Amino acid sequence: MSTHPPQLSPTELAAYFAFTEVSSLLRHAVEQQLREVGKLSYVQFQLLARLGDAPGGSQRMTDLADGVVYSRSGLTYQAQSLEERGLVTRAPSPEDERSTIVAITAEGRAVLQKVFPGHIEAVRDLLIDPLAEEDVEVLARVMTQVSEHLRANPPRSAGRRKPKAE
Amino acid sequence: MSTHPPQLSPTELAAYFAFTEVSSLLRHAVEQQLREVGKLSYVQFQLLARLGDAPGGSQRMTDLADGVVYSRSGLTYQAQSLEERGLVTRAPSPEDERSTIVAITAEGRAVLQKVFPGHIEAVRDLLIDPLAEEDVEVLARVMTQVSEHLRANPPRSAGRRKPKAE
DNA sequence: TATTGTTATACTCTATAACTATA
DNA sequence: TATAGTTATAGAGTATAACAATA
Repeated sequence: MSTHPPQLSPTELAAYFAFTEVSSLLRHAVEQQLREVGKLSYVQFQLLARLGDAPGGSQRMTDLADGVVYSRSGLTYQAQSLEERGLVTRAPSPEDERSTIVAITAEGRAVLQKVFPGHIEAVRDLLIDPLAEEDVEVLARVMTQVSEHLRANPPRSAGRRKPKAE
Repeated sequence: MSTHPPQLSPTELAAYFAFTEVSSLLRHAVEQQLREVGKLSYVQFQLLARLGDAPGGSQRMTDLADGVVYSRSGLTYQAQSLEERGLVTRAPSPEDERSTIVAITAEGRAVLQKVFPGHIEAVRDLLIDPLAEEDVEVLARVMTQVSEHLRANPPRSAGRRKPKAE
């Protein structure tokens, strides 16, 4: 089905290896910082940050899940955990009683604020500062291009509800 | 301690967001492929691949851990699991009886071979193909620069043995 | 005493399938 | 019947601390 060579060229390999190395170190450092400063997992941070940006500070579960979590029960688990800590609330949507609206609380926003500086510092230290200014622009352009391609051609079954098999 | 602005510029933010989005989708896709085709977690794949490249197909536990796993017990866990499946062997080093030498077996290499084509295809589809040829080169250059910086300034305590506190 | 690795344990996270309730 | 979400459950992975053995 593929018309491509089955191997990666040295340059392609270099791009892949360096990319994964950086992403895994960055991810680990960020997770550590979030855990230490805000007792948040990376997923929880993403959910909170998303709610913080959302109009009204709230979103439906399904919309919230998008791209952050790959199973519905996984989202329920995290949302419950955040709710128990008082960082979000959950309530049935008035418009569609099947839906649950998740909303960030004042404490939730406080935790976000507490966590942001160190988060930004980690990203800066590990990803931004090593690069010349032009290269940050280049990185932004290149990564955006890839991410747009991924949005346009979503990899098979990333978070979709199970297609009815059999 | 930091002389940097506490915020990220729009370009820097764009670079960070796109980078994490791509890395998380790529990681997820790759993990799925490895699991389906070879019943390997990403960490297990990395360990096997490393052994496959190592001279003699073997390495000491400590050297093997480097950058792949962030705790010693985590490596023991994975090595045990690979050993139970017959993909690696473990034996004490003749040179230093404290050390354990991990070696990839023929079955281990077979699993690697089985998994490679789909792995490469995923990387190609999701990371390489969306980019023009020059941009792959650019990505390789930029990511290599970051990764070299990270090697030179290792983030506090990534995998090192706990510094004696107290 | 320092280093290498394992074990015991506890915890977090994830995914699948079955289930409830609403549209 | 399809959709939104939860629950039950089980499994995989991770980290910390205590431990044994070797240098």
